[in-house]
Amino acid sequence: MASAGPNEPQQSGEQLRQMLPELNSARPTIAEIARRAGVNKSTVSRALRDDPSIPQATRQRIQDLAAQLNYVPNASARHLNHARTDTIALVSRALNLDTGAGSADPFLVELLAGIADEAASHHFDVLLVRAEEGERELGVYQRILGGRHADGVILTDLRPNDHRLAYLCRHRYPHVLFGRSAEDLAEARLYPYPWAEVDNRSGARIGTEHLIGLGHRRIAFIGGGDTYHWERDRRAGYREALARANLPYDPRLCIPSGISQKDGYLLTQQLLSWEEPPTAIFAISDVLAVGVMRAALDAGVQVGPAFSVIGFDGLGLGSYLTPPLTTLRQPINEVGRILVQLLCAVLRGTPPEEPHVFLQPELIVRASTRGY
Amino acid sequence: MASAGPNEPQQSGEQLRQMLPELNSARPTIAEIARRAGVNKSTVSRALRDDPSIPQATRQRIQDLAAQLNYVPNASARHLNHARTDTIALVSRALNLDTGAGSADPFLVELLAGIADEAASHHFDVLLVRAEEGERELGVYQRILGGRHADGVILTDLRPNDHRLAYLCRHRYPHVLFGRSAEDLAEARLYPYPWAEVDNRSGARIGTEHLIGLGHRRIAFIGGGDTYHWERDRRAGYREALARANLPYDPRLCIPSGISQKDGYLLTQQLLSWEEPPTAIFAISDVLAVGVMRAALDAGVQVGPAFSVIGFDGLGLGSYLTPPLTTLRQPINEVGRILVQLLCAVLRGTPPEEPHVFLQPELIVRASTRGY
DNA sequence: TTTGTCTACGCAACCGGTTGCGTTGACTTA
DNA sequence: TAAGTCAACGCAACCGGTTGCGTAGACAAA
Repeated sequence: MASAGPNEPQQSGEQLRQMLPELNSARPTIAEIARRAGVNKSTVSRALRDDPSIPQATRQRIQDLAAQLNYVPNASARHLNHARTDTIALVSRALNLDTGAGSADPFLVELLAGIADEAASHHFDVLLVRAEEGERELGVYQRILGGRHADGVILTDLRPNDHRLAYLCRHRYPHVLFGRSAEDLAEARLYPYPWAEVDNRSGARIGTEHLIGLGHRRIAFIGGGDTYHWERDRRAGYREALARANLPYDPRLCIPSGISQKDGYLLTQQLLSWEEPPTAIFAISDVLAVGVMRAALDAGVQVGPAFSVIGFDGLGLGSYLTPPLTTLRQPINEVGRILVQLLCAVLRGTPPEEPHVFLQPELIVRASTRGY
Repeated sequence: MASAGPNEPQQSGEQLRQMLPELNSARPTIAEIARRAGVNKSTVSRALRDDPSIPQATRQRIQDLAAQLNYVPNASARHLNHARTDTIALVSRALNLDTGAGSADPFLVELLAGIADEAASHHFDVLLVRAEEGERELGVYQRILGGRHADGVILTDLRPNDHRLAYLCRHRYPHVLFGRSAEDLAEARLYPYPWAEVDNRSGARIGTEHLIGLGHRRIAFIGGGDTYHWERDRRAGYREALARANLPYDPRLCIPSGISQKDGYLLTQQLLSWEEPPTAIFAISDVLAVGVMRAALDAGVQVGPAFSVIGFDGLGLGSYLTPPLTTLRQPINEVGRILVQLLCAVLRGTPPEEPHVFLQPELIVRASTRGY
């Protein structure tokens, strides 16, 4: 699998080994600067922070010296003092290679972009942590927050009765939720940490109503299990739309699934083999919808007004599918930004008056429901 | 945009403000445990690390006490001692919202998954940092590595004469490269840090040869600028294949572009409007290929043997496109893992004998070149 | 009983900054 | 000239662990 590179391998390996001892060369400490400047550590510390109690001339001299020596303050030392790390963590299960997914979720990148951007402007670092499952799930949070690797954490993929949330609340570990807090938890009611969420239920309802408005009566809903709030809420929205339109709810049309394209593909294949297949499919995510559309195409079913497909998320990809995918767009970047703002506010000790942000998804109608 | 959540907003905002003072409650330090156990700090420290100089019984007693108090050692304090942070950083420009991209790059998630997974098994944290551009570009590395936010960094999107690489080498900042090191840099020759790379040139050559083998003679190459190694190498592979097959190189067929689906779409539209359009298109990435195929479809051109499209990357998405996309698969997860292994080896002071890993991409032929 | 050995643990310095408070010396005021 | 003021900076403790070294006490050997 791995083969030798172009340059002589042994030599470079050896070369690298020899240079390693120099690794820690020349990262000056505040004491070193003090020595060179002929002042005390404390004076240097103050000068570098532009403390007015140090005369301008001295300040300048010390700052120049520091710059010249490429001085950068040691983060650990600072963190230890301040009992803050200026770091927030994102724990995500989308990073787990093992668990099903297989296909990388573009959703995470968009969220990360928003988070990284906003965090940078607040001078915060972002720690990326893969979620563990089962027994070890809480251990991750204990390690990160108890051990002060980060000051707070962004929690995603909330579940009903989420024991991670209960744990964070009980320990007063600062956090924000992507997804509304489970009001079913006493801890969450007692410690109402902020959350931001896109209205999954309304989104799914609006999407389903769109399909109903096109005349569809047999609408399948493919997606998700019973685990996460977002999937339950979207399913609830679907059922709500049916109810409002006085359409019967047929449990056989509401099909649980995994979250990959493949799941969408296989389940759609199955649906289309029915005697009386549905005339429209609501896929719980755009990723899933990709598989749905592919299956339809493979079965020779043309996606459009007669057989409609709608997704959820509004990934950039959607408009380039065949046909372009109708979807509910979530402002994912925006959510990332807001989550960081909320968390930073909590960490600053000034939580926002209104700690709950509820965003509306936007229906984007494309050819997969409308036709060309 | 933001609207009030379901529960009374003011109340919960206020409630949160009141609980904040408790934030730092009950995170015991080693001194606290020592006090309760009636021993010295040092004894606790040793007991917790299972130092054999502490008798088993005492060790157990202290460990039980620590567990009972939910003790987790403070990372900053430990880092300060060890002059290590057990953290690696990934700096990526794919996180930048501003710069063009717009569409989230699924590539990054796959890389991140590999990195996060491997880092966890080495007990390393992963810091995610968005790249800056221009003047401030190097400042990011100075802050992260000079300030010891992380022990080492994974560098991506290498450029010829990359001054980031020169900077890291000059300061002996531990790093690994995704992409081969620029041998054009004296610093990189002197300090041969590890790298891992997928053979972009061979991949593009093989892909192009595949097209040539299908009988194509006018093959366009859409993609990339002149900035990054990976795009230059892929283009070089394309030209190499042409040369080997004694086909003329037509500069008009080799079209620079951005990296988004939209770029692929627009440029393909243009190509197809030519009097004598190419019969095949090599898109420099799968993401770009998505746009290419969409444009072909919109122009009524059927993608397949007569008009072939090939991508590069092997994203999971490819097999669900219409038609499924022929591509060069990169083992992205694998690359992530290897990069972490290499970096950890450097940080441990035991760089691998063979610090250069060169992976071969795999040609995956699907209907976009072969037809159904 | 004295000397020696070894076990079990304490003391204190240290990592690299930060910060409260004290001290020095120049200068002003009585 | 003595007392008071204030600017400029030093001293040392502190954050929370880690670690080299020293020592008290138990026990065995002489």
